[in-house]
Amino acid sequence: MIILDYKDRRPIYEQVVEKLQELMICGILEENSQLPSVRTLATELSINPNTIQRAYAQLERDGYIYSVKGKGSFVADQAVIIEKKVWEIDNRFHSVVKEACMAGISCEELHQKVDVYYSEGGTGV
Amino acid sequence: MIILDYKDRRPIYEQVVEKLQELMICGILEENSQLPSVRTLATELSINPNTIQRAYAQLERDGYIYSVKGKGSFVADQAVIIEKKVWEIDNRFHSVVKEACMAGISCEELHQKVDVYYSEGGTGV
Amino acid sequence: MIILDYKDRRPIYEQVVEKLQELMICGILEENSQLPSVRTLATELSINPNTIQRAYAQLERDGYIYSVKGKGSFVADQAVIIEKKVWEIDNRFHSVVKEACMAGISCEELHQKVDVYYSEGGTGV
Amino acid sequence: MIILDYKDRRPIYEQVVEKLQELMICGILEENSQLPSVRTLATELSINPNTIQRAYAQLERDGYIYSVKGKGSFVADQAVIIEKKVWEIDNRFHSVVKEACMAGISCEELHQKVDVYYSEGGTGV
DNA sequence: GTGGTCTAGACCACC
DNA sequence: GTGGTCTAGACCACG
Repeated sequence: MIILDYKDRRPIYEQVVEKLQELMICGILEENSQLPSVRTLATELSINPNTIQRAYAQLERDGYIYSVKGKGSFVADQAVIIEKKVWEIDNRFHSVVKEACMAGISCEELHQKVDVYYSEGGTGV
Repeated sequence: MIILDYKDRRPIYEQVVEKLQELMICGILEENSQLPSVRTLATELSINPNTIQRAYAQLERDGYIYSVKGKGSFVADQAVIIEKKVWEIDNRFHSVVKEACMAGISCEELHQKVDVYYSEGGTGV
Repeated sequence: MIILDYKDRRPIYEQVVEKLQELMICGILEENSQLPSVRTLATELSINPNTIQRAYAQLERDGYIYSVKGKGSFVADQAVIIEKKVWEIDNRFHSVVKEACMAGISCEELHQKVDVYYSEGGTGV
Repeated sequence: MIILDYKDRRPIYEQVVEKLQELMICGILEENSQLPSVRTLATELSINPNTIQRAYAQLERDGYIYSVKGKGSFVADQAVIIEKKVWEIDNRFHSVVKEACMAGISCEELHQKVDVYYSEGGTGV
């Protein structure tokens, strides 16, 4: 389900974090369901378990998952997940709109872009 | 004019690049005007000249400035600068709208955000 | 495999870039194969790691290689490499033919030169 | 007659050298005719006389002009000039054809390019 | 004086 | 171990 891009400049653990977040937001990973173990996912992606460990740690730190010692890692409540993601998106949206304003892009143009890009939906990459 | 954030995880030279781009887009640094010399800006920010040199190199590579050995570095034509920035903003806008869509944020909500954030203009950080 | 010419006025890092490009085009460095590490190549050529780092950075910027922190640097897809090189050669070819025309060299002469120089192939310098 | 491009990365004196070479090859500057004095050309182009001095020195070193103390600088015999230019072009042609061969460009393709680019003649930049 | 390159040595993030 | 960033100090080419 997760495909790593070694040509991507970003660190592997960050790619893993992002992919898992997407799966949680889309609902493919349901709330309170168990995530694959660190070692399982590591061998599945043929990468170092340390890398997965780090990804899980960051996800837990950010509230996307919770770990139970001796049992495993589980997806947090979707409400929490969505809330976090929305907050992060809102920040980026704020930032990019502000910069667009400074760069002289008109407000109407942005509204048009919203419609165009939104209609593309989640299609493609 | 430029304030560095050492807590920021991004490299110093990248922060310098970004700040200078902003100053050029806002028109504070006018086209074909001379930038501070590598050494001057380095001492002003209390960092190593090499770091500034790297920032200037990247800005030149990306077409924001042009450097002449023995003379100094100069701001490129603003048309070019704006064009590059608009392209970059459009990319980010596309990406964030797509993710907003996936996260279940409605199109109307985005339109509202555009109006709100746009009206804030270039004020503050 | 790489020999530096210190009498050459061009910077060291540029010579390294050019040599590596040649090795990639000739197929001696195969696509997706790992390049020598920054430190290894630096000690091998008895130059500073920073200089190699700079060469690698430029190669990555131009799409010839991709680097992964903690793993190493790798040769990009050969299709991409060839495409870039062909474009660069075409530019130089255009320029030199134009100048030859201005200098009074006849078109027939150029055709003869093409045959002669082409038949020499990739032999020696 | 000479227009300098400060956005060009090459040093000014090199641009001056190249422009003067062109004027001599095209015959606009006739053989044995006198070149403008260092100071005259410097003020005309509003640059430092040192820069012109350097350009003239290189042209003399390469045999394009000869200087007579107390009289000025003069254009060399056009036969000599053409010969030098042809030699330089031949070198570049050799180099680019060799690289084209290594990059897998076919001999026929090069012949086609010769015809196309040659027919463009000295038009445009 | 300017930008550009190189060296030497250090530290960080990542795997 | 890897690539990437930063510092300190030197030298060169250019104007």
